[in-house]
Amino acid sequence: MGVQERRAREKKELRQEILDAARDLFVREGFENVSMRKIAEKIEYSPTTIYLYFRDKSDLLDCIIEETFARLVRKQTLLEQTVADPVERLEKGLRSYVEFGLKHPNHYKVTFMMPEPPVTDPELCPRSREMGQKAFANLRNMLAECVEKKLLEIDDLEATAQAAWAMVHGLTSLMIAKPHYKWAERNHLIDTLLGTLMRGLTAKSPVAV
Amino acid sequence: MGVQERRAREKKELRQEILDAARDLFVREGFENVSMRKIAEKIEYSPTTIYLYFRDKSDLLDCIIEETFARLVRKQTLLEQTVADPVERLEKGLRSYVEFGLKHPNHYKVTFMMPEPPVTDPELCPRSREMGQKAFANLRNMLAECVEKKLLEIDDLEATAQAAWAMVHGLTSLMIAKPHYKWAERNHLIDTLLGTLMRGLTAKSPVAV
DNA sequence: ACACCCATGTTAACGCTGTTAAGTTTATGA
DNA sequence: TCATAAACTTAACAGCGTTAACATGGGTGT
Repeated sequence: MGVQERRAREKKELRQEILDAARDLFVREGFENVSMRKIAEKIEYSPTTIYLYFRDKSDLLDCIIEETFARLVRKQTLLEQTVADPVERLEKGLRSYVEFGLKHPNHYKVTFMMPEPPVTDPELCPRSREMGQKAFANLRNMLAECVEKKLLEIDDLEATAQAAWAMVHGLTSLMIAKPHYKWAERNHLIDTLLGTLMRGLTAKSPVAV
Repeated sequence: MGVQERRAREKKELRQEILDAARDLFVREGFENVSMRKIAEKIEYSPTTIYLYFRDKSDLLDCIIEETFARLVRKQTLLEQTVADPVERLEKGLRSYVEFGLKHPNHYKVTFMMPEPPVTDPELCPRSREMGQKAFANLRNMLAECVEKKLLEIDDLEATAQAAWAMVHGLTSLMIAKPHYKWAERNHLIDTLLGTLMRGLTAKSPVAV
Protein backbone atom coordinates (compact mmCIF):
# COMPACT_ATOMS: atom_id res chain seq x y z
CA MET A 1 0.00 0.00 0.00
CA GLY A 2 1.50 3.30 -1.17
CA VAL A 3 -0.55 5.42 1.16
CA GLN A 4 2.18 6.23 3.57
CA GLU A 5 4.44 6.99 0.71
CA ARG A 6 1.96 9.36 -0.83
CA ARG A 7 1.55 11.09 2.54
CA ALA A 8 5.26 11.38 2.93
CA ARG A 9 5.48 12.81 -0.56
CA GLU A 10 2.74 15.32 0.14
CA LYS A 11 4.46 16.34 3.32
CA LYS A 12 7.67 16.83 1.43
CA GLU A 13 5.87 18.87 -1.19
CA LEU A 14 4.40 21.26 1.33
CA ARG A 15 7.78 21.58 2.95
CA GLN A 16 9.25 22.51 -0.40
CA GLU A 17 6.41 24.91 -1.05
CA ILE A 18 7.21 26.70 2.19
CA LEU A 19 10.87 26.85 1.26
CA ASP A 20 10.07 28.27 -2.15
CA ALA A 21 7.74 30.91 -0.80
CA ALA A 22 10.16 31.86 1.94
CA ARG A 23 13.12 32.08 -0.43
CA ASP A 24 11.18 34.26 -2.80
CA LEU A 25 10.14 36.71 -0.09
CA PHE A 26 13.51 36.51 1.56
CA VAL A 27 15.47 37.39 -1.57
CA ARG A 28 13.13 40.19 -2.49
CA GLU A 29 12.51 41.81 0.88
CA GLY A 30 15.44 40.79 3.05
CA PHE A 31 15.60 38.71 6.16
CA GLU A 32 14.19 41.09 8.76
CA ASN A 33 11.27 42.13 6.61
CA VAL A 34 9.96 38.61 6.11
CA SER A 35 7.58 37.48 8.81
CA MET A 36 6.22 34.03 9.37
CA ARG A 37 2.77 35.42 8.75
CA LYS A 38 3.79 36.77 5.35
CA ILE A 39 5.19 33.41 4.33
CA ALA A 40 2.04 31.70 5.57
CA GLU A 41 -0.18 34.06 3.63
CA LYS A 42 1.77 33.41 0.45
CA ILE A 43 1.29 29.66 0.68
CA GLU A 44 -2.27 30.06 1.96
CA TYR A 45 -1.76 28.19 5.22
CA SER A 46 -1.96 29.39 8.76
CA PRO A 47 1.29 30.70 10.25
CA THR A 48 1.55 27.86 12.74
CA THR A 49 1.64 25.25 10.01
CA ILE A 50 5.16 26.31 9.21
CA TYR A 51 6.19 25.20 12.67
CA LEU A 52 5.17 21.67 11.79
CA TYR A 53 7.93 21.64 9.20
CA PHE A 54 10.60 23.90 10.65
CA ARG A 55 11.76 24.39 14.20
CA ASP A 56 11.58 28.16 13.99
CA LYS A 57 12.23 31.07 11.68
CA SER A 58 15.99 30.82 11.75
CA ASP A 59 15.81 27.09 11.02
CA LEU A 60 13.71 27.81 7.97
CA LEU A 61 16.08 30.45 6.71
CA ASP A 62 19.07 28.26 7.40
CA CYS A 63 17.66 25.65 5.08
CA ILE A 64 17.32 28.23 2.32
CA ILE A 65 20.80 29.55 2.83
CA GLU A 66 22.32 26.11 2.84
CA GLU A 67 21.09 25.20 -0.61
CA THR A 68 22.33 28.50 -2.01
CA PHE A 69 25.76 28.20 -0.46
CA ALA A 70 26.07 24.69 -1.77
CA ARG A 71 26.10 26.32 -5.19
CA LEU A 72 29.12 28.39 -4.23
CA VAL A 73 30.94 25.30 -3.04
CA ARG A 74 30.11 23.51 -6.29
CA LYS A 75 31.31 26.48 -8.29
CA GLN A 76 34.60 26.54 -6.45
CA THR A 77 35.02 22.78 -6.71
CA LEU A 78 34.51 23.09 -10.42
CA LEU A 79 37.26 25.69 -10.49
CA GLU A 80 39.66 23.18 -8.99
CA GLN A 81 39.16 20.93 -11.96
CA THR A 82 39.19 23.47 -14.75
CA VAL A 83 41.98 25.88 -13.80
CA ALA A 84 45.42 24.32 -13.83
CA ASP A 85 47.61 27.04 -12.39
CA PRO A 86 47.14 27.13 -8.58
CA VAL A 87 47.79 30.86 -8.29
CA GLU A 88 45.32 31.69 -11.01
CA ARG A 89 42.89 29.26 -9.43
CA LEU A 90 43.23 31.01 -6.10
CA GLU A 91 42.62 34.38 -7.68
CA LYS A 92 39.59 33.09 -9.57
CA GLY A 93 38.29 31.41 -6.44
CA LEU A 94 38.48 34.64 -4.47
CA ARG A 95 36.78 36.47 -7.30
CA SER A 96 33.96 33.97 -7.50
CA TYR A 97 33.49 34.35 -3.74
CA VAL A 98 32.93 38.10 -4.07
CA GLU A 99 30.70 37.73 -7.08
CA PHE A 100 28.64 35.09 -5.35
CA GLY A 101 28.10 37.35 -2.35
CA LEU A 102 27.06 40.26 -4.50
CA LYS A 103 24.68 38.04 -6.44
CA HIS A 104 23.00 36.74 -3.29
CA PRO A 105 23.24 39.68 -0.91
CA ASN A 106 20.47 38.56 1.42
CA HIS A 107 21.88 35.09 1.81
CA TYR A 108 25.33 36.47 2.34
CA LYS A 109 24.05 38.97 4.85
CA VAL A 110 22.50 36.35 7.06
CA THR A 111 25.40 33.95 6.84
CA PHE A 112 28.35 36.26 7.37
CA MET A 113 27.17 39.69 8.41
CA MET A 114 24.94 38.89 11.32
CA PRO A 115 26.30 38.25 14.78
CA GLU A 116 25.85 34.58 15.55
CA PRO A 117 23.24 34.07 18.23
CA PRO A 118 24.39 32.72 21.57
CA VAL A 119 24.64 28.95 21.30
CA THR A 120 21.73 27.56 23.28
CA ASP A 121 21.63 24.04 21.95
CA PRO A 122 25.20 23.05 21.13
CA GLU A 123 24.21 20.16 18.88
CA LEU A 124 21.54 21.89 16.84
CA CYS A 125 23.93 24.22 15.08
CA PRO A 126 22.70 25.75 11.84
CA ARG A 127 23.57 23.89 8.67
CA SER A 128 24.38 27.04 6.73
CA ARG A 129 27.51 27.59 8.79
CA GLU A 130 28.75 24.25 7.56
CA MET A 131 28.60 25.31 3.95
CA GLY A 132 30.23 28.61 4.79
CA GLN A 133 32.99 26.64 6.48
CA LYS A 134 33.34 24.43 3.46
CA ALA A 135 33.74 27.45 1.19
CA PHE A 136 36.48 28.73 3.45
CA ALA A 137 38.12 25.30 3.56
CA ASN A 138 38.26 25.39 -0.23
CA LEU A 139 40.00 28.75 -0.12
CA ARG A 140 42.56 27.45 2.33
CA ASN A 141 43.20 24.39 0.20
CA MET A 142 43.83 26.57 -2.84
CA LEU A 143 46.28 28.59 -0.85
CA ALA A 144 47.96 25.45 0.47
CA GLU A 145 48.46 24.13 -3.00
CA CYS A 146 50.21 27.33 -4.04
CA VAL A 147 52.59 26.87 -1.13
CA GLU A 148 53.17 23.20 -1.89
CA LYS A 149 54.10 23.95 -5.47
CA LYS A 150 56.48 26.65 -4.26
CA LEU A 151 54.49 29.33 -6.04
CA LEU A 152 53.92 31.26 -2.84
CA GLU A 153 55.96 31.65 0.29
CA ILE A 154 53.76 31.89 3.34
CA ASP A 155 54.69 31.84 6.98
CA ASP A 156 51.44 30.90 8.62
CA LEU A 157 48.99 29.21 6.28
CA GLU A 158 46.00 29.41 8.59
CA ALA A 159 46.44 33.06 9.46
CA THR A 160 47.06 33.97 5.83
CA ALA A 161 43.98 32.09 4.71
CA GLN A 162 41.91 33.87 7.32
CA ALA A 163 43.36 37.21 6.26
CA ALA A 164 42.61 36.53 2.60
CA TRP A 165 39.11 35.49 3.47
CA ALA A 166 38.67 38.63 5.56
CA MET A 167 39.75 40.77 2.65
CA VAL A 168 37.33 39.39 0.10
CA HIS A 169 34.62 39.30 2.73
CA GLY A 170 35.31 42.95 3.47
CA LEU A 171 34.65 44.06 -0.06
CA THR A 172 31.62 41.83 -0.41
CA SER A 173 29.98 42.86 2.84
CA LEU A 174 30.72 46.56 2.51
CA MET A 175 29.21 46.74 -0.95
CA ILE A 176 26.18 44.90 0.33
CA ALA A 177 25.81 47.02 3.45
CA LYS A 178 26.38 50.31 1.61
CA PRO A 179 24.85 49.92 -1.82
CA HIS A 180 24.33 53.67 -2.16
CA TYR A 181 27.93 54.59 -1.48
CA LYS A 182 29.90 56.14 -4.31
CA TRP A 183 31.90 53.03 -5.07
CA ALA A 184 34.43 52.81 -7.83
CA GLU A 185 33.23 50.76 -10.79
CA ARG A 186 32.51 47.31 -9.46
CA ASN A 187 34.84 45.17 -11.55
CA HIS A 188 37.62 47.71 -11.32
CA LEU A 189 37.25 47.75 -7.55
CA ILE A 190 37.36 43.97 -7.35
CA ASP A 191 40.43 43.96 -9.60
CA THR A 192 42.12 46.54 -7.42
CA LEU A 193 41.49 44.58 -4.24
CA LEU A 194 42.45 41.23 -5.69
CA GLY A 195 45.53 42.79 -7.28
CA THR A 196 46.68 44.19 -3.97
CA LEU A 197 45.89 40.95 -2.22
CA MET A 198 47.69 38.72 -4.73
CA ARG A 199 50.70 41.03 -4.86
CA GLY A 200 50.77 41.02 -1.09
CA LEU A 201 50.86 37.25 -1.11
CA THR A 202 53.51 36.90 -3.81
CA ALA A 203 55.80 39.74 -2.75
CA LYS A 204 58.56 38.28 -0.69
CA SER A 205 60.31 41.30 0.73
CA PRO A 206 58.89 42.27 4.13
CA VAL A 207 57.61 45.77 4.54
CA ALA A 208 58.61 48.10 7.34
CA VAL A 209 56.21 47.97 10.30
CA MET B 1 15.28 85.51 35.16
CA GLY B 2 17.19 82.26 34.75
CA VAL B 3 14.07 80.18 34.60
CA GLN B 4 14.24 79.35 30.96
CA GLU B 5 17.88 78.54 31.31
CA ARG B 6 17.21 76.16 34.17
CA ARG B 7 14.50 74.47 32.14
CA ALA B 8 16.77 74.16 29.19
CA ARG B 9 19.45 72.71 31.42
CA GLU B 10 17.06 70.20 32.91
CA LYS B 11 15.91 69.21 29.47
CA LYS B 12 19.49 68.73 28.42
CA GLU B 13 20.17 66.66 31.51
CA LEU B 14 17.34 64.26 30.85
CA ARG B 15 18.42 63.97 27.27
CA GLN B 16 21.89 63.06 28.44
CA GLU B 17 20.42 60.62 30.95
CA ILE B 18 18.59 58.85 28.15
CA LEU B 19 21.75 58.73 26.08
CA ASP B 20 23.74 57.28 28.97
CA ALA B 21 21.16 54.64 29.75
CA ALA B 22 20.78 53.71 26.11
CA ARG B 23 24.53 53.51 25.53
CA ASP B 24 24.94 51.29 28.56
CA LEU B 25 22.25 48.84 27.46
CA PHE B 26 23.31 49.09 23.87
CA VAL B 27 26.95 48.20 24.53
CA ARG B 28 26.04 45.38 26.86
CA GLU B 29 23.12 43.79 25.04
CA GLY B 30 23.52 44.85 21.43
CA PHE B 31 21.31 46.94 19.23
CA GLU B 32 18.45 44.58 18.49
CA ASN B 33 18.06 43.51 22.11
CA VAL B 34 17.56 47.02 23.42
CA SER B 35 13.97 48.16 23.35
CA MET B 36 12.63 51.60 24.01
CA ARG B 37 10.74 50.17 26.94
CA LYS B 38 13.94 48.83 28.49
CA ILE B 39 15.65 52.17 28.17
CA ALA B 40 12.60 53.86 29.66
CA GLU B 41 12.54 51.47 32.58
CA LYS B 42 16.19 52.12 33.29
CA ILE B 43 15.71 55.87 33.52
CA GLU B 44 12.35 55.44 35.28
CA TYR B 45 10.31 57.33 32.74
CA SER B 46 7.55 56.16 30.49
CA PRO B 47 8.63 54.89 27.06
CA THR B 48 6.97 57.72 25.22
CA THR B 49 9.03 60.32 27.01
CA ILE B 50 12.03 59.29 24.95
CA TYR B 51 10.17 60.41 21.86
CA LEU B 52 10.14 63.94 23.22
CA TYR B 53 13.92 63.97 22.96
CA PHE B 54 14.63 61.73 19.98
CA ARG B 55 12.80 61.26 16.72
CA ASP B 56 12.84 57.48 16.97
CA LYS B 57 15.00 54.58 18.04
CA SER B 58 17.48 54.84 15.22
CA ASP B 59 17.88 58.55 15.86
CA LEU B 60 18.73 57.82 19.48
CA LEU B 61 21.25 55.17 18.56
CA ASP B 62 22.76 57.37 15.89
CA CYS B 63 23.54 59.97 18.51
CA ILE B 64 25.35 57.39 20.59
CA ILE B 65 27.31 56.05 17.66
CA GLU B 66 28.30 59.50 16.54
CA GLU B 67 30.04 60.38 19.78
CA THR B 68 31.93 57.09 19.77
CA PHE B 69 33.07 57.42 16.18
CA ALA B 70 34.23 60.91 16.86
CA ARG B 71 36.81 59.28 19.11
CA LEU B 72 38.13 57.22 16.20
CA VAL B 73 38.47 60.31 14.06
CA ARG B 74 40.30 62.10 16.89
CA LYS B 75 42.60 59.13 17.31
CA GLN B 76 43.46 59.08 13.64
CA THR B 77 43.93 62.83 13.50
CA LEU B 78 46.34 62.52 16.40
CA LEU B 79 48.25 59.93 14.40
CA GLU B 80 48.72 62.43 11.62
CA GLN B 81 50.60 64.69 13.98
CA THR B 82 52.70 62.14 15.81
CA VAL B 83 53.87 59.74 13.13
CA ALA B 84 56.19 61.31 10.60
CA ASP B 85 56.60 58.58 7.99
CA PRO B 86 53.48 58.49 5.79
CA VAL B 87 53.71 54.76 5.12
CA GLU B 88 54.06 53.93 8.78
CA ARG B 89 51.26 56.35 9.51
CA LEU B 90 49.01 54.61 7.01
CA GLU B 91 49.75 51.23 8.53
CA LYS B 92 49.12 52.54 12.05
CA GLY B 93 45.94 54.21 10.90
CA LEU B 94 44.61 50.99 9.42
CA ARG B 95 45.57 49.14 12.58
CA SER B 96 43.81 51.64 14.82
CA TYR B 97 40.73 51.25 12.65
CA VAL B 98 40.59 47.52 13.27
CA GLU B 99 41.30 47.87 16.94
CA PHE B 100 38.65 50.49 17.31
CA GLY B 101 36.08 48.26 15.68
CA LEU B 102 36.95 45.34 17.91
CA LYS B 103 36.79 47.57 20.96
CA HIS B 104 33.33 48.85 20.09
CA PRO B 105 31.71 45.91 18.32
CA ASN B 106 28.13 47.04 18.79
CA HIS B 107 28.81 50.51 17.51
CA TYR B 108 30.74 49.13 14.58
CA LYS B 109 28.01 46.64 13.84
CA VAL B 110 25.32 49.27 13.51
CA THR B 111 27.44 51.67 11.51
CA PHE B 112 29.05 49.36 8.98
CA MET B 113 27.48 45.92 9.14
CA MET B 114 23.82 46.73 8.83
CA PRO B 115 22.18 47.39 5.50
CA GLU B 116 21.34 51.05 5.31
CA PRO B 117 17.60 51.61 5.45
CA PRO B 118 15.93 53.01 2.36
CA VAL B 119 16.30 56.77 2.40
CA THR B 120 12.88 58.16 3.21
CA ASP B 121 13.80 61.69 4.19
CA PRO B 122 16.84 62.68 2.12
CA GLU B 123 17.77 65.56 4.40
CA LEU B 124 17.44 63.80 7.73
CA CYS B 125 20.37 61.50 7.13
CA PRO B 126 21.92 59.93 10.21
CA ARG B 127 24.86 61.74 11.72
CA SER B 128 26.86 58.60 12.37
CA ARG B 129 27.41 58.04 8.68
CA GLU B 130 29.16 61.38 8.59
CA MET B 131 31.75 60.31 11.11
CA GLY B 132 32.23 57.01 9.33
CA GLN B 133 32.84 58.96 6.13
CA LYS B 134 35.30 61.18 7.93
CA ALA B 135 37.24 58.16 9.14
CA PHE B 136 37.42 56.87 5.59
CA ALA B 137 38.43 60.30 4.31
CA ASN B 138 41.33 60.21 6.75
CA LEU B 139 42.42 56.86 5.38
CA ARG B 140 42.34 58.16 1.84
CA ASN B 141 44.34 61.21 2.81
CA MET B 142 47.02 59.04 4.39
CA LEU B 143 47.20 57.03 1.23
CA ALA B 144 47.33 60.15 -0.91
CA GLU B 145 50.25 61.48 1.08
CA CYS B 146 52.18 58.28 0.46
CA VAL B 147 51.64 58.75 -3.23
CA GLU B 148 52.59 62.42 -3.14
CA LYS B 149 55.86 61.66 -1.42
CA LYS B 150 56.58 58.96 -4.00
CA LEU B 151 56.55 56.27 -1.34
CA LEU B 152 53.80 54.35 -3.09
CA GLU B 153 52.83 53.97 -6.71
CA ILE B 154 49.13 53.73 -7.14
CA ASP B 155 47.04 53.78 -10.27
CA ASP B 156 43.65 54.72 -8.96
CA LEU B 157 43.73 56.40 -5.58
CA GLU B 158 40.02 56.22 -4.92
CA ALA B 159 39.68 52.55 -5.83
CA THR B 160 42.78 51.64 -3.85
CA ALA B 161 41.54 53.53 -0.80
CA GLN B 162 38.22 51.75 -1.04
CA ALA B 163 39.97 48.41 -1.41
CA ALA B 164 42.17 49.08 1.62
CA TRP B 165 39.16 50.13 3.62
CA ALA B 166 37.32 46.99 2.54
CA MET B 167 40.22 44.84 3.70
CA VAL B 168 40.45 46.21 7.21
CA HIS B 169 36.69 46.30 7.44
CA GLY B 170 36.62 42.66 6.44
CA LEU B 171 38.78 41.55 9.29
CA THR B 172 36.99 43.78 11.78
CA SER B 173 33.50 42.76 10.80
CA LEU B 174 34.23 39.04 10.48
CA MET B 175 35.77 38.87 13.92
CA ILE B 176 32.78 40.72 15.30
CA ALA B 177 30.23 38.59 13.47
CA LYS B 178 31.96 35.28 14.29
CA PRO B 179 33.49 35.69 17.73
CA HIS B 180 33.38 31.95 18.34
CA TYR B 181 35.30 31.02 15.23
CA LYS B 182 38.73 29.48 15.70
CA TRP B 183 40.64 32.61 14.71
CA ALA B 184 44.40 32.80 14.68
CA GLU B 185 45.76 34.86 17.55
CA ARG B 186 44.29 38.30 17.21
CA ASN B 187 47.40 40.43 16.88
CA HIS B 188 49.11 37.90 14.67
CA LEU B 189 46.09 37.86 12.41
CA ILE B 190 46.00 41.65 12.21
CA ASP B 191 49.72 41.66 11.45
CA THR B 192 49.25 39.08 8.72
CA LEU B 193 46.48 41.02 7.04
CA LEU B 194 48.20 44.39 7.32
CA GLY B 195 51.44 42.83 6.11
CA THR B 196 49.78 41.41 3.03
CA LEU B 197 47.95 44.67 2.43
CA MET B 198 51.01 46.89 2.79
CA ARG B 199 53.13 44.57 0.65
CA GLY B 200 50.41 44.59 -1.94
CA LEU B 201 50.47 48.38 -1.98
CA THR B 202 54.22 48.72 -2.14
CA ALA B 203 54.99 45.88 -4.55
CA LYS B 204 55.31 47.33 -8.01
CA SER B 205 55.42 44.31 -10.26
CA PRO B 206 51.98 43.29 -11.47
CA VAL B 207 50.83 39.79 -10.76
CA ALA B 208 49.46 37.43 -13.37
CA VAL B 209 45.69 37.49 -13.66
C1' DA C 1 -4.74 87.65 41.68
C1' DC C 2 -6.50 84.96 38.39
C1' DA C 3 -7.01 82.69 34.07
C1' DC C 4 -4.73 80.76 30.49
C1' DC C 5 -1.32 78.18 28.07
C1' DC C 6 2.25 75.40 27.04
C1' DA C 7 5.92 72.29 28.13
C1' DT C 8 6.40 67.92 30.06
C1' DG C 9 5.13 63.51 30.92
C1' DT C 10 1.68 59.61 31.13
C1' DT C 11 -1.95 56.14 29.75
C1' DA C 12 -3.98 53.55 26.36
C1' DA C 13 -3.94 51.82 22.15
C1' DC C 14 -2.67 50.14 17.22
C1' DG C 15 -0.65 46.93 14.43
C1' DC C 16 2.99 44.29 14.05
C1' DT C 17 6.36 40.32 15.57
C1' DG C 18 7.78 35.02 16.84
C1' DT C 19 5.95 31.39 19.13
C1' DT C 20 2.96 28.05 21.90
C1' DA C 21 -1.20 25.60 23.75
C1' DA C 22 -5.38 23.98 22.82
C1' DG C 23 -8.87 22.70 19.76
C1' DT C 24 -10.70 20.91 15.28
C1' DT C 25 -10.89 18.46 11.14
C1' DT C 26 -9.64 14.62 8.18
C1' DA C 27 -8.38 10.25 6.76
C1' DT C 28 -6.64 5.84 7.80
C1' DG C 29 -5.91 1.11 9.77
C1' DA C 30 -8.13 -2.38 12.67
C1' DT D 1 -17.81 1.35 11.92
C1' DC D 2 -15.00 3.46 15.16
C1' DA D 3 -10.94 4.87 17.67
C1' DT D 4 -6.73 7.02 16.69
C1' DA D 5 -3.24 9.66 14.96
C1' DA D 6 -1.73 13.08 11.74
C1' DA D 7 -2.49 17.66 9.82
C1' DC D 8 -3.95 21.97 10.36
C1' DT D 9 -6.27 26.11 12.56
C1' DT D 10 -7.83 29.35 16.18
C1' DA D 11 -6.72 31.99 19.99
C1' DA D 12 -3.64 33.74 22.75
C1' DC D 13 0.83 35.48 25.07
C1' DA D 14 4.38 38.57 25.55
C1' DG D 15 6.98 41.57 23.33
C1' DC D 16 8.08 45.35 19.88
C1' DG D 17 8.12 50.67 17.83
C1' DT D 18 5.22 54.25 17.61
C1' DT D 19 1.14 57.53 17.90
C1' DA D 20 -2.99 59.98 19.75
C1' DA D 21 -5.25 61.62 23.48
C1' DC D 22 -5.13 63.08 27.99
C1' DA D 23 -3.22 64.97 32.65
C1' DT D 24 -0.62 68.26 35.37
C1' DG D 25 1.88 71.79 37.12
C1' DG D 26 4.19 76.14 36.84
C1' DG D 27 5.37 80.69 34.20
C1' DT D 28 3.04 84.51 31.84
C1' DG D 29 -0.14 88.14 30.35
C1' DT D 30 -3.89 90.88 31.86
